[in-house]
Amino acid sequence: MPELPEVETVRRTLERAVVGRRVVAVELRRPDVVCDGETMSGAWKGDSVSAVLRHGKQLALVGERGCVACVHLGMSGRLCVYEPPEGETHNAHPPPAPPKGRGVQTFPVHTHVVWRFMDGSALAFTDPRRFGGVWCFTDEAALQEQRWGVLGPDALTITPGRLHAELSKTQRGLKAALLDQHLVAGLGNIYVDELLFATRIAPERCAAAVTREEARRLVGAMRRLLIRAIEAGGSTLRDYVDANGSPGSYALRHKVYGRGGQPCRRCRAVLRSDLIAGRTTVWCGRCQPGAVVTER
DNA sequence: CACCACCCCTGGACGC
DNA sequence: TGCGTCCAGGGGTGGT
Repeated sequence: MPELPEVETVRRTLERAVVGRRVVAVELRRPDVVCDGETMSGAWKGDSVSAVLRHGKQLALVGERGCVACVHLGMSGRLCVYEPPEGETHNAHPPPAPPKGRGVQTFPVHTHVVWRFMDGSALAFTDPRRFGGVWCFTDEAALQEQRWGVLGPDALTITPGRLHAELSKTQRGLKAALLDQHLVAGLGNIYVDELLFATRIAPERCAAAVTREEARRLVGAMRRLLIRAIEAGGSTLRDYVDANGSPGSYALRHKVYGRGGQPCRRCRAVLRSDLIAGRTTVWCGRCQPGAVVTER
């Protein structure tokens, strides 16, 4: 479920927690979730984390020597920081069940990669469903060229002009277009539904028919929505927690996502729910008039 | 190019 | 209580 606000929340938590820490070892517990893992283990040994970047839903740990580990959380991925077992934990919300004993940290099941730091702390990538993964690059340019460069602009920085230009190129429905990371990076099923409700546009509206004015409204609403969600620490439905193990509270503010069949918070009409672009989609037929779809 | 079904995978919800 | 079934979904692929 991590979309842009959840990933940005993890990035901020991680930035405070691991920048400046020196890596002593990288454990690949499930090498198949890591692309070029052996290279990474070697490259990271002895290096310090200098930055934590984000583009869309993806994160990247950057080392002082330049090597990069790009992490995609997928559906159920987590990046959590674990303090040394004997040390005091200053986290208000310690990560889920980190049993402490005999000076050795243990990690949750489905932990696939562990970065161990010189001070005894560790960063663990845990992902039960394994829709996520880690990709390693020798430098930031390679990350951009091979992975982030093929994505659209980040949803927080895309301009109305660019969004309008991208949408005008495709005859697909607007929901499908906004979910496409090659067009704009960072939106997923939750925030697209919320965004379309906020802007009162039907999910099946033809993307190419979106006007400049509507694109401007979409970008404005997108920023407000994402920024508010980041301020709330993201939306936690089931799996998502930040790098300290804290859940987000934005799910409480969802206007349509997960509310199919319930009354619209704006006009009280029953919210519709149907499969659009292969995703469960919830919208208000009265506030977001448009193409008629068969009800489920 | 667009759209679809299908796959990856696990755990939570729900029915019996 | 316990087991089976369905569902969630980001992203990739391969077929229509």
